[in-house]
Amino acid sequence: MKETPRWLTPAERDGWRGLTRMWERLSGRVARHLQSESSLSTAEYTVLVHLTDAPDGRRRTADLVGSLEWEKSRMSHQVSRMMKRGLVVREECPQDGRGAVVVITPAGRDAIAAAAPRHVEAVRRLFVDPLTPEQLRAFARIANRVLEQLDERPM
Amino acid sequence: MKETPRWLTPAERDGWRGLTRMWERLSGRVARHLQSESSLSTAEYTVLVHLTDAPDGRRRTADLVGSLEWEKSRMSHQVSRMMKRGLVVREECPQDGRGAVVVITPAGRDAIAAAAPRHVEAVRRLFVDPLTPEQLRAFARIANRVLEQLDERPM
DNA sequence: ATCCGATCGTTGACTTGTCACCTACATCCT
DNA sequence: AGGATGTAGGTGACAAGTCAACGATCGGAT
Repeated sequence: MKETPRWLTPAERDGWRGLTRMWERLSGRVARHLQSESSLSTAEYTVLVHLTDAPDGRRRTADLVGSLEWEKSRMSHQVSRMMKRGLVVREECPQDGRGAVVVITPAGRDAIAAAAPRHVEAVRRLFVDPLTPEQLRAFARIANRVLEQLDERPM
Repeated sequence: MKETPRWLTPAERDGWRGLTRMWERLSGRVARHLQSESSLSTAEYTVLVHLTDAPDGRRRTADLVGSLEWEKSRMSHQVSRMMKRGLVVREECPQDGRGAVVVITPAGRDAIAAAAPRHVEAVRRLFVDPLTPEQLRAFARIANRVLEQLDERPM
């Protein structure tokens, strides 16, 4: 005998559906834009950004996994694909025999340099600029609150 | 000779990264929860919900495509997979010789009935409840604004 | 009636992400 | 040292989505 569930109110439902719809459409658009303008997938772009964040363009795989919050197998597959496309190379890690280091190639640098301005432009056009500064701040607070909750809840 | 791009300010960057992080982690959690508690994927759940919205549990494929804003090929693949699992069946459409109608099966009804309360519970725990009602309203407005913009912008 | 463009839906090839599992190395403890 | 335990990373099978192309049908204009 179960209690009757607390269904979502219309306002709550609007919030949740707003999130899913917004994300599905927005991320699709941004991804397509990036792909057609710069021949990079969102995942490739993200990895390259994190590599260029390091001064020498090299990072431990586990480090990338940590900051992107990806599954490690996802990262491994992704890096393999990016190696095939010549955007990065894998090197052994001197300090840790298990480890691997991902290094951006010159081609990778060219790709990200060409892609970044257009990508930022798209993010701006479709997400940042339509919102007021207060909305943007409110949004960031909301996201942080939800992320906090995800961390707290074991599940 | 290109102009120097308008990079994102830290606040803007927080907003955008907040969105991507929140979505990646939240949707992953909710999906895993749904899968482990109810053996349904998010996509299956969504389709079943839209089918049960219709009183007789049947809907034109194009109709589903329209309300979910999916690619039609995605819907076609999805329905095929769901047929294999016995959640839905496909029928011919009497009015339109090209058309197909997707119909929920009793097993599909059982699955969604069992899944819905727990799924709603998870959405509530991880997204709705942590936010204040004002935040939720603000969020819905933000999402609508972004969706509007997506419609207006040709690209 | 027929022709033509638009719509409906499916398919196959390809890309991406997940899961379960495996190996190799590191670390800690006695 | 030796053995348990944990961590880094890769692999293969699979689920899911995208894209381009296709066949079939509909509907309006001629």
